[in-house]
Amino acid sequence: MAGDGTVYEELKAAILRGDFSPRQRLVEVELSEDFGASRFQVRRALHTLESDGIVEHLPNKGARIREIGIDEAVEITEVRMVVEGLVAARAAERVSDEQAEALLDVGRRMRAAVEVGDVGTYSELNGVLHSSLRDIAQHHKANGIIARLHGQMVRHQFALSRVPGRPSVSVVQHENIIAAVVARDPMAAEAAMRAHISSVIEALRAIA
Amino acid sequence: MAGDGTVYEELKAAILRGDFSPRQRLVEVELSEDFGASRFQVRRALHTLESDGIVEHLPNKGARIREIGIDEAVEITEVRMVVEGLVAARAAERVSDEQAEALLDVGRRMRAAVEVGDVGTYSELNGVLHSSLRDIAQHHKANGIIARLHGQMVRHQFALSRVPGRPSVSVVQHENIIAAVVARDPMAAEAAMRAHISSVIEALRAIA
DNA sequence: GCCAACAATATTGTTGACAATATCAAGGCG
DNA sequence: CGCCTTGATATTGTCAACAATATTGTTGGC
Repeated sequence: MAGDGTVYEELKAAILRGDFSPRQRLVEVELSEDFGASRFQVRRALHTLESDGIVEHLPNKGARIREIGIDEAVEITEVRMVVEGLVAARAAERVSDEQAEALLDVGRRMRAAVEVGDVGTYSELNGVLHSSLRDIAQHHKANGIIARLHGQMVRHQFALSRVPGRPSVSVVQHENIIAAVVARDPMAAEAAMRAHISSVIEALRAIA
Repeated sequence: MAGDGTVYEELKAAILRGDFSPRQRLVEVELSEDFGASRFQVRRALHTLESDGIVEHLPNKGARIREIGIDEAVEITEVRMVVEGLVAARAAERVSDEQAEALLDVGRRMRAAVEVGDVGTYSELNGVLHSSLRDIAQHHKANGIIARLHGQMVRHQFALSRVPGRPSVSVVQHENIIAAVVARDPMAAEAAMRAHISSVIEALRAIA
């Protein structure tokens, strides 16, 4: 029914929402029925998801959800570390006064959430902070790569958010990032971002 | 006729070779005749090339070679800078004695090529050096991203190699990278790589 | 009861035809 | 003369049917 390219969006959203489990087969006709789309459109969506690194395609055996192990998750996060470092540095160069104030506000709300123990809000603010930095940096290429990598990390991202005690550690790192960006200090901003994501990598390894 | 996925390889090679000019339309039937493939296969290849960032696809208007301006080329190279920095650091951690010797040999041949003024050989050795580092680092995710970015840069890469006087500058930078990797110093290797690619960015800006 | 050969089914891969859309050319009107 | 309308052509978008391949189930032999 839907002639748009929405099949891709919907299917991707469903996968990111966790509707499918790793290595689960994605049968074309099933999906086309579920989404009310033609097999043709499902096929194209699967192909795009494959180059997003979310789905893998085995010849003559169809598509399945790619399983991303700890090793690969670490690699992804390592790349994310340096690219988000670039974004942070660039944000420090370009941030406006209003944007700086907004960042400080996010920082304050993060600390408040941690003190109350509101993990959900903290996790949400975490996403807001990182995406705000991307908005400020306006580095199209970096943003695209980060988005792609993020899509591959959803499952581990979820696991990470459940590690107890992490918020109280990372809130300080986030404050350091914000302080450096607000101070218009690119080098410090990059260093702070890398320190932060570096600790995420350690937490990832600790899960395994 | 070719039932393989070789259409993608061939078409990509043709584009990278420079057989098409930026913004040139890629008509499906033309390509299918040229490559002796079906329109179906061409279509899939175009879709993949689109997610490679080499081709852009306008709805109902088909595919064309993406034109990458200086601004975007700079962005690409900025990302490449940090990701190759990561690769260099990792290479310094993992390099074996034989690999170290091979790197030193590449360095010597680079200097020799520069002194003789053999630009072609120098450019080739440049590629060998960077790809050797990727082989040593074994960072699958970083390597993939670098390859993707490289594909988008071919045209500018060519322009860069023609800038007179660049080899004599960059050969020193390359020697610094090699020295740091051979010394097993990750931080120095990353710094050297970033310094090198940073100067590439300056050269890029200078072209415009 | 277990294994191999083979048939039945399910699923992906491909094709050619057709529909939808855009591009271009020519003619008519102001 | 310029410009809009209209028709002709080129090109992409979609589909449904078919071919190729993999998976599953079944039968027969031992």
